Amino acid sequence: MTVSNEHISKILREIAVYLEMQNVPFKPRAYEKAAVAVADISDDLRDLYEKGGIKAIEEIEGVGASIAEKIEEIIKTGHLKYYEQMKKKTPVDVSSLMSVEGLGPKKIKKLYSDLKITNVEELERAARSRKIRNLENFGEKTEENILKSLEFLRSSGGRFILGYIMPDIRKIESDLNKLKEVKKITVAGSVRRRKETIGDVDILIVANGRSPASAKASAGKVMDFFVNMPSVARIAAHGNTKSAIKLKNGLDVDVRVVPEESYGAALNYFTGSKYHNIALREIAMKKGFKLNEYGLFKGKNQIAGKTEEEIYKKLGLDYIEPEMRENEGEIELAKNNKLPKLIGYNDLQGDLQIQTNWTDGSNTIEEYARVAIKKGLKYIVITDHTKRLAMTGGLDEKMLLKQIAEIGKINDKFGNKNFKILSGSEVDILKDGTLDLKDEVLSKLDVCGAAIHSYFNLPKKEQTKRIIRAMENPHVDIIFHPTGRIINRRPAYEIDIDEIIKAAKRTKTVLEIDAFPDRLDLKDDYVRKCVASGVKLAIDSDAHLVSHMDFLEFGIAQARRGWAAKNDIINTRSVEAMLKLLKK
DNA sequence: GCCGTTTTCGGCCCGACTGTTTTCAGTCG
Repeated sequence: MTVSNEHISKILREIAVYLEMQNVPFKPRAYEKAAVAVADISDDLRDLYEKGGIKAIEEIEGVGASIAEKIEEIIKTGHLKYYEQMKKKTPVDVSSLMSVEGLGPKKIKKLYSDLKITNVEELERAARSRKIRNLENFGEKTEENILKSLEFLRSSGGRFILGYIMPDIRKIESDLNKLKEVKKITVAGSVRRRKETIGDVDILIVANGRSPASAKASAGKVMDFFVNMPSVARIAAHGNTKSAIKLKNGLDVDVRVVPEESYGAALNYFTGSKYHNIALREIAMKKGFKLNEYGLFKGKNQIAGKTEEEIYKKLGLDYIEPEMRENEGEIELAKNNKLPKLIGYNDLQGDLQIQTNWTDGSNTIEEYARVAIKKGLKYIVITDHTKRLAMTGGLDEKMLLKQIAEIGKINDKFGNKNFKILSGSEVDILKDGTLDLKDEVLSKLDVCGAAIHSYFNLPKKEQTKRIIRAMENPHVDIIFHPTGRIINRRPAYEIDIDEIIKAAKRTKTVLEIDAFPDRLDLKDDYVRKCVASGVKLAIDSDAHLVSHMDFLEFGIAQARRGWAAKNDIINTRSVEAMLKLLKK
């Protein structure tokens, strides 16, 4: 059986819930924190343990001697006695019950002790036969909410891919922004941090009004509009400062109306992450301040809160971009004026991966070029699939040469000095790491990308060697979607990312951040590793339709969450400067 | 159980809302 970081994290999280059930103080937070830390690190705990023993485990922030020992036990034996005893005493499916909205440790405990409910199926049966409403502190409404929440869990599976749901979010934001009662509005939460997937949306609003009373009336009107939008399926809360709804597509959206003098504090608070916030509050406390969503306070006096900038400043920190707020070292950097200057959302000059109707894309080379020009890009690279991908109509040597000639003609036809179409390829990496097109043809390309589309299940060593061999080919400039994962559908293939990065550095191969919303490959912590080792990256749309070029935004977000600066990304440069960075 | 510019003991983020109550526990973020 495999012991993954996720598996260990899940056990720690369940222990936290069990301890909470028993009303144990403080320990639940410690386990919860450790669970998050374990899930966040990119190195495999088994490798970490193999190399550095229990000491290496203990070095993880939030993991001390006691939890490290427990992790050791899990790695060595696949079991944890401490956890199994808890499980024996209260044999409930903690993780799935906790995912039911409205249920927490205390209610789960009550459901088990009074009704012997151990899983969601039994929960549903009990709710349907109206047994839950009679429990102390439960009621009719709670029972109804449990059934609704169960239904949602069945239909959606939980999290939404940001790039796909973003248009819906922006629509709500703009509809609200049109109200005359709305003075300021920002979408906060994980959307503002540009996480890959989001669980819900937090919208923050300042209401118009000269007096507190008229502002309150405005707030009421905003809330009334919000809960009555046609896309609303269910109203979960409807107050004057906070309302919450579920949309018909299953997305939860919260709106909070805050006073203007607290806007920055609220924005900071509701942007999170939770652990970034806790760290900020601890800094505030140490300075003798108090930080909450209304401001930074010294005694009863608000000393900051209207803007986020002034809060960070008063805490002795440089301003931290939302995409970095995960409490993964950014606060330390902010303290020492060492934050990186992240790549900006308008910094890309080109798009280096585009599939056209020569293979599995839907638009012509010329159509892509026109849209790219409209978007303000200076160049695109046409990278159709190659012959081994027969299902896409992959190009063979002859066709690729033909396409190169065609691109030349279109460039001539355009005669645009400020825009260039470059020839490229998404050449297929075969099982042994060789490529499916001959070198003499690849040498004629402006930009050569290579990617894996087969044998996803090779052993880690072999898969790593395969990619490294492809990088060693003198014509391969970029590895496209280097880990192959598809969010919510397929895990990454097993590779040794540190070895890949080392080889990329040695061979001067660029690694891609594929911006397609369910790929975002490389993921953020791998981006960070590349940045730290000086490996260059490219942000590409992987477009199969002209509209897919809009996804570049999410690739930039991914780069920012990986702490990448403009300089780390090759296609922030002019076409000449970009080409100069490639191998030839 | 973790952690340290209040350090090896004694602290640990904080407020809104719901649904149950009739003053508050539990959940959420």
